[in-house]
Amino acid sequence: MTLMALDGNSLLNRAYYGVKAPLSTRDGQPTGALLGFCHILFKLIDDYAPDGLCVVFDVKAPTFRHEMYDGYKAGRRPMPEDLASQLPLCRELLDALCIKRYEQPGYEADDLLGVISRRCEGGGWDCRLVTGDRDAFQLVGERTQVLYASSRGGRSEATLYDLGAIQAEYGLTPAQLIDLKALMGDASDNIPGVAGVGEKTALALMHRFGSLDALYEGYEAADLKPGVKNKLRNSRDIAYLSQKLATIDCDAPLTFTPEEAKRIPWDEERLLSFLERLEFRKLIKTLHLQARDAADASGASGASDAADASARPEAPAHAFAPPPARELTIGTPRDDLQADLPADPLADLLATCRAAPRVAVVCPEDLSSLCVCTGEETVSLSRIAVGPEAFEAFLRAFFDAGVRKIAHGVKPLMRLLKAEDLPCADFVMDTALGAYLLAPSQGKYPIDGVIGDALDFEPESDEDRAGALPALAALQEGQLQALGLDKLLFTMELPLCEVLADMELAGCKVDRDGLRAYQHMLLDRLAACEERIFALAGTDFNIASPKQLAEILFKRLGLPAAKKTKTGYATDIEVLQKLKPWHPIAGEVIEYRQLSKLKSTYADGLLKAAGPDGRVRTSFQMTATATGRLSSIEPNLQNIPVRTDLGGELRRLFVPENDDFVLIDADYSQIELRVLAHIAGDTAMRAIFAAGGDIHTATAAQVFGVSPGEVTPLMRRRAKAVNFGIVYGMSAFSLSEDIGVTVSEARGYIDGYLEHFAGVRAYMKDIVETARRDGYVSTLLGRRRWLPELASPNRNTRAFGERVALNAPIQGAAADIIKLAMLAVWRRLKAEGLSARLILQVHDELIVECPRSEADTVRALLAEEMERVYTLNPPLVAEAHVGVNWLEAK
DNA sequence: GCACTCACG
DNA sequence: ACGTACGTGAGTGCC
Repeated sequence: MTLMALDGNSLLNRAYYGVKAPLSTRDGQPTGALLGFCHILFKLIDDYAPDGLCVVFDVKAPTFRHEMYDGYKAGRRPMPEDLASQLPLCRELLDALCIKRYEQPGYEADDLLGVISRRCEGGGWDCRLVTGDRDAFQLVGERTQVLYASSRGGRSEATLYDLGAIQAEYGLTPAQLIDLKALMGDASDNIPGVAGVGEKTALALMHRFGSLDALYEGYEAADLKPGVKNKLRNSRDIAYLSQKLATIDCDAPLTFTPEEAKRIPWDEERLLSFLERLEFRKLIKTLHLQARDAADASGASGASDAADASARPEAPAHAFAPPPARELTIGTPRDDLQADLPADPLADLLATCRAAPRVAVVCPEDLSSLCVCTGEETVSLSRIAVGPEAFEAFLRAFFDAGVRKIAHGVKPLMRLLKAEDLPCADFVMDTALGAYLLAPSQGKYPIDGVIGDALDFEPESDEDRAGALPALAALQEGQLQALGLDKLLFTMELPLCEVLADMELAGCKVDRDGLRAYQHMLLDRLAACEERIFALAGTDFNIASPKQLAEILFKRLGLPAAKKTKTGYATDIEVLQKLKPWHPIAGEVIEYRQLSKLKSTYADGLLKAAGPDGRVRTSFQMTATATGRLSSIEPNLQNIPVRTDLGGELRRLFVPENDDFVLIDADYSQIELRVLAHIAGDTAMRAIFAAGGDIHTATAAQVFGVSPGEVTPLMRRRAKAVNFGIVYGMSAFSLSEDIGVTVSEARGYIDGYLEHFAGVRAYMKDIVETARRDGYVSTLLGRRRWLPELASPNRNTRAFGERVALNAPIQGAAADIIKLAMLAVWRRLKAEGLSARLILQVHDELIVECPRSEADTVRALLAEEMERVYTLNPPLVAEAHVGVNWLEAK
């Protein structure tokens, strides 16, 4: 017989931090952790089919460990409120499942697991402990194993630890793990351990001496580093205290026998009503709770329950079912309602749509048909079935004001409509944008996936999709409102759809003859470069293949390999730069790479992308980035070269429509650093911006303690790197790599920087703490990014989460601000009847195409609107320049 | 389809 | 003791 005992607190915790976006019921009760717990629980039952099952919990009360040591678990932050509120629900769930649960004041969940495992062993049972806490490993024995739950990137995994696995991982027995922890301590429980001894040293000592006692008997005489001996000598008492704290107490006075925890059937009725209350529709379905009559339930529920159950009103109150669908045709009206049919079914449908509070719409990319759902029913109609004129007329009326439309992906739909000269008014909800704001790190929001996740309904047709959108929209709106994201959606993202659709449709003119000339120039230079490389290598090979290049550089030419990639030797720019003094081939390869990038990605790419009118039309994606930025694809016009002269020449080839027009490029000056100074409230940084002048020079003057006039180009370059690095949450190591100084010099720069900018230092500390507490960070305008990484057991993942916590509010706020600016500029140009139009956005930069006659007006308008859309301290500053091409307008 | 490299803010 | 800056998209090679 096997008993499975779960650590409820630990698993709920894992589930809580594992969810990417929060889940809650309509009335706001958070449920994400509980659903995660359910998934774990049912998977365990499925996978292991244990004979007995129980769950243990911590109770909020001091334990014997607190009496022993004041500092025990000190400094641990309290459980977040939205997790705490799920604990009672978890107890309720277990009761409905008829699964035993245990808690005992004065004892921790680990101790209860200890008692349970020992009693099982005594009673001839095998025992599996399920927890996300490695402390339980000390309980492993012949009959006891630990299923260790870890979460990697949102997916939960479980690893089974038996005696062999513990030996393999630590080279120690379970009992020895206690002494190991006594030596190395445990930061999360605030167990001190021996000061200065970490995991490596502690493991080495345990392997050598076998136990804490043996260590303290023999260490003075042993051949150990004097420093280690000293540390052991000074911390003897603390080590033994730590040993006591780390030992799980297997003698808690708990009434428990494995027999009483034997599995019995769950209480179906109670379970169903509980899961319905929590709106766990998918789970209800998976467990076959709604379909199965309670009479089928074995044992626990008797005949009278069955009678009650059959008297219940229809079971699945929440399960989504699409409304009825019909196809609208002119030739074959519905015969069942023939008598009631109005003369024109299209006019009838239009009237229904206008009368409905909202109408969902789904259509293919060629606008050949349309599915609309009024909530009551779904109607599909196609150009073929109703005839082209009638269809066109319907589209014109339907997409105009008066029909309040819901769509999944409003911007691409608007682009389609505008391309056909159709109206595109009154879009009141976009469920793709809704899904994005609720979970911006997901990256993809396919309509079927979003519907499936939210409504537990798998659409198979456009009718199904349109039918599900009203319910999806309502669900999202509740969630958005609860998180304060509704304003962002309705006043920023949704209105931005039309701005972007206009920009995409306008496109940007490129000089195709110029591009072809540029292409040929590159081709000639590539051929020459290639010839030199083959000569230097002494053989022909494919320079574009990193594998072949590595073979030539590091084998044939015997150059020193600096770093490796997953699959072989790296040959990136950094490696090639280091090889430059060793061999002339390095410089040639660098040039080859630059030329071939410019040719294939930009010269060839842009020529391919340009339309017959010589204009290139990108798509701006609104839901691609986790921070709130836009992205640009097919082609990407947000990464056109500018940093090198040859690359910059490309921008000369981005031109206005003809000589009567100009381009205006307006960009924010240092928007991210200004946002940082604002949210950090850093006086020193604000003062620098207030004084005007160059931020990097001023920073250098402050950090190096010289007057701005004395700042050398080198000092400025380093200050600039620090300014950038701060925004990214850099380490001293990365800064040193970046600017080519030693790590300790780099550390000196960072320390000096944070001394001067104390507000920034405080912000960095604060934002990470806030993120850990809340599980998310937000921008000034309330955009959120969830950070499950911060709860990862992997330190690198956690460190990544911390850098993101630092950066996302800054990058995200800048993204919010320029979106506001785009709306303001677009509206103002329209209101003033100007024919200038926005054509591109590059994160902190807007590009407008404009008749020469409007140039001065529009240049001033752009800078003015960009600066005034949001009040920062220090204020926003934008500059706009006019030119005959993109390079000149910079 | 992934890995590598490199273009941008 | 260990890995090392945030956010993107595209072209090419190679399995």
